[in-house]
Amino acid sequence: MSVHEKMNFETKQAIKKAFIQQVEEEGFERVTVKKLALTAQINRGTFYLHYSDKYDVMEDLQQELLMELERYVKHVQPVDAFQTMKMGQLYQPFIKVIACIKEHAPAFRMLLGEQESPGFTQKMKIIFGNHILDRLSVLREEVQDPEFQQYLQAFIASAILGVIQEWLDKGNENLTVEEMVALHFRLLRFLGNVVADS
Amino acid sequence: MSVHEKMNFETKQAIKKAFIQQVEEEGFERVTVKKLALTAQINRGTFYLHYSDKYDVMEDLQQELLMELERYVKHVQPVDAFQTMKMGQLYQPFIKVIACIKEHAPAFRMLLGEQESPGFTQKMKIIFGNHILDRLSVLREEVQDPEFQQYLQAFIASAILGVIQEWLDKGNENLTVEEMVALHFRLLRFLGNVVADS
DNA sequence: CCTTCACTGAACACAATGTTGATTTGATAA
DNA sequence: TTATCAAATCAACATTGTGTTCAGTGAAGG
Repeated sequence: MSVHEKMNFETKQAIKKAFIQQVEEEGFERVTVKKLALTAQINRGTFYLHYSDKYDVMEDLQQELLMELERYVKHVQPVDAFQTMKMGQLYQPFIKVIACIKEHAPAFRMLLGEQESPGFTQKMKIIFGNHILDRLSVLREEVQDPEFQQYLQAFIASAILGVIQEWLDKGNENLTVEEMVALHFRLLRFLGNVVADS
Repeated sequence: MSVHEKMNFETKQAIKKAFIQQVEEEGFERVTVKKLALTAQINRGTFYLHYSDKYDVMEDLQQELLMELERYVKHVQPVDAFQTMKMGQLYQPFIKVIACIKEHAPAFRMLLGEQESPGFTQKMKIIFGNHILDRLSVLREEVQDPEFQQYLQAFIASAILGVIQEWLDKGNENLTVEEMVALHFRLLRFLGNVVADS
């Protein structure tokens, strides 16, 4: 029984791998089930035993990544992060978030990069926004305004994601995971200084 | 020299309108030339007298919007903006940028929203990044580092765009153009304070 | 009145889709 | 060993969208 499940699993993995490859090469739009079956070296009919269509593959991949990412984002506490960074140290929970993205760099690059998948960026923003900013709201009364909080979440989450996208687009070998974490705080500090001075 | 040099302007407009509508409803992927011709109330063959395929329509729309947007973004000078806002006034050039987006809200919502067009977000970030941050680099030596500047551009441009996306997603009737401009500076100030205090 | 030209309508070959039914493969368990 | 059964194969099918072609229509204006 377990072997049957494993064969099943490997075929699905082959389809996903072929999918990532094809989206990177030609964009989601130009992916066809026919080509997927060809590169995954399976029969076209077999594809339909695993997925209903290419959207189904996309959703499967997104779920997989978002669930794992959320596991790490959960442990980020902005207040602790600021304090840790002020002492010149790297904040471990955030390191794990960036490391998770680096580990799955090809998939994240596909979903966030030039051939981005509609909606995935939004989903990532929501994860970042919900977890990181729920805790920041304790800090200041201004965030109690739900509308302001909503825009603040969009603001911060987009900024962080923008830096990650830039990192992935550049091939993500330019900066190590630790340098990326340091960069985020350097950017925040820089912005804080500019605002304070002007 | 094509037989059909002068073509009806209104037909192209009808195609674009149908295109925006269909992307909003079903996403770019599910747009078909057949359905476009149907909703634009033209013959399917007529479509091909104007555009080569649906990608062609998309590019036309993007060009149109990006060119107009850039006209306004050009005049934004961050140093002036900060000073104007410190005096409790609204910075006019930025108002014009937001007003431009509001004017073409359906199109921008289509290209930036849930069914976002791959690549359009990046193009907007580049416009924001190039124009707004070229001038900020005079302010501080830290920005002289080209790598830091690149990430700073991604950081700020993504943040601004994130707020605009949120605004559009909510139906963009919640806040007026002026309130949006004020919100951006409120967000910046808030972030500056949090960073300074921690 | 007749030309021009954007658009129509119908037909074409082609490609991908999603489904079906009959068949092969290979690991497991009696 | 052999029967079993899930997984994958193969071929065929109707359907839908594509991009192109070409003869024809009707309104504007020279």
